[in-house]
Amino acid sequence: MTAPQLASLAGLLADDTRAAFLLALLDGRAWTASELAGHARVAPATATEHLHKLVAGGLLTERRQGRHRYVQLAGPHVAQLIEDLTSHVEPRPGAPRTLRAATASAALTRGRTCYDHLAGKLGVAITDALTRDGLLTQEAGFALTGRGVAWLTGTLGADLDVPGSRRPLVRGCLDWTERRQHLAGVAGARLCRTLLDRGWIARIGSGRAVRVTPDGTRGLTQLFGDEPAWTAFA
Amino acid sequence: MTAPQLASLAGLLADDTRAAFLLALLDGRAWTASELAGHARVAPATATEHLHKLVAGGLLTERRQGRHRYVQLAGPHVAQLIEDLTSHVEPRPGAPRTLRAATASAALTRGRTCYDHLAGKLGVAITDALTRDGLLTQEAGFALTGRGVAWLTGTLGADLDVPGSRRPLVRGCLDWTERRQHLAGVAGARLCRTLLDRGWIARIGSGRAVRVTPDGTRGLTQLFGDEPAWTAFA
DNA sequence: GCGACGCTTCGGCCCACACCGAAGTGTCAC
DNA sequence: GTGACACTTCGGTGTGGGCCGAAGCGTCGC
Repeated sequence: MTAPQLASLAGLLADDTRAAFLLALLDGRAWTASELAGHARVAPATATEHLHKLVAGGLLTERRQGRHRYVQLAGPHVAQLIEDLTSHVEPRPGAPRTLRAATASAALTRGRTCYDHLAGKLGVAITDALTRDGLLTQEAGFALTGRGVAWLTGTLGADLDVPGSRRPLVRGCLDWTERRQHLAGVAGARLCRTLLDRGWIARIGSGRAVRVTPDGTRGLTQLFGDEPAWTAFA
Repeated sequence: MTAPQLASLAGLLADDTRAAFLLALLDGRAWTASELAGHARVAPATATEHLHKLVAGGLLTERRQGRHRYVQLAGPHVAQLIEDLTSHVEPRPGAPRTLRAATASAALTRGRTCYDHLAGKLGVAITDALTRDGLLTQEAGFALTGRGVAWLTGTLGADLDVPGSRRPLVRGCLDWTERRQHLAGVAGARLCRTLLDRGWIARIGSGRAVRVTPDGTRGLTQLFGDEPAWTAFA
């Protein structure tokens, strides 16, 4: 590990436009170059340059498809890298200025995806419920209990077996709105995927925010009992 | 979390000189401004500028003492931030060029401190021994077992109780030479401190490298049995 | 074929910032 | 006091890189 290596990696993140790209891509989906350019309000030529750097730096992967260039985060490790950094940012400074921004901000606070798992009040509440019910322990690090493994594979029908993966089964992820740990890692991803597949949660618009559906309110209440995170806005 | 916030945090690390400062400070000690300037081969004036930025950015704390300015990492969270980033760097490119560099590099590979805990072959070997003996489990995340907690507080006499600390008790830290997880967090720091206090390990010169002392070889062998990491160079 | 569209390349502008030398401030030793 | 030393401030230089507009290239739809 040398200083120039560290500096050049950090340099990839040390630009407002590239940072905006990466935060947008945290939703785990593939974006086109022009979507990102529009999102960050820069010219297409500028977006091209940044995408080249991010791909060359190994943070993004690209897929050419017709006249589109789709990019997405190169993997969970990149998402974790960005999360790591964001969790070191000071508590947020000011309140949203417009009603539209306030609504969007509130939706993100209630529930959202964090690359491939759940975050926000929803993510934290589910993590708390899992812990309370003895499926997850946080006593000494984050770990699934035996019952927790059985519950995820049985009751929820999630497949936790990812042969050859170096990704940890569970991992805590610090939430930047709640300032609390919530479930990430393979188990967090599978849980999120299962809830989406079952229609218990749904994406709001095209961003990272998610809402709990009526089905989800019923299902989560049956599993974990009443919790404001999934009953308040039913 | 906004893009400019992320970018400005990353910007603090995105400079060769500042990165060299931070990597040097990873040994957990306080350095003077001129020591860092010499280490990174820049003029004192340049070092002053960089230190201002790092302190203002909350990554370093400073202590004025006489005509010296001592700086050190602002806490374990900063060390973790740097570790997180370094673990995303590609496997190293080239071999050391000089005998002196090769010797220093080999010493670092054998054993070193990583801010406040042990890394290198030594750190990984101790983590493996703890796991093998059922004191630490890595089955679903890193966690101490009940026996592990008792062992650390009893046999080793380490104090694990840090009231009010938000720092996790145990945490895995990815090693950049071994590419393996090893024990970090409060428990890792206490273990390292205990071994240093007992004289089982000693720092080599003024850097991060540590060696196992003859006492350490005896003690570690008695605790964990024969392992090359503490018997090979006895 | 044609135009519309997504992306890329090129050239040039401009600003941020890393760097240093020189001069200034404060501290220590004598 | 005096000089040595650690650090800071200031002014100036140079360059890396972010940005854009214009032009070029490939793909799509008709």
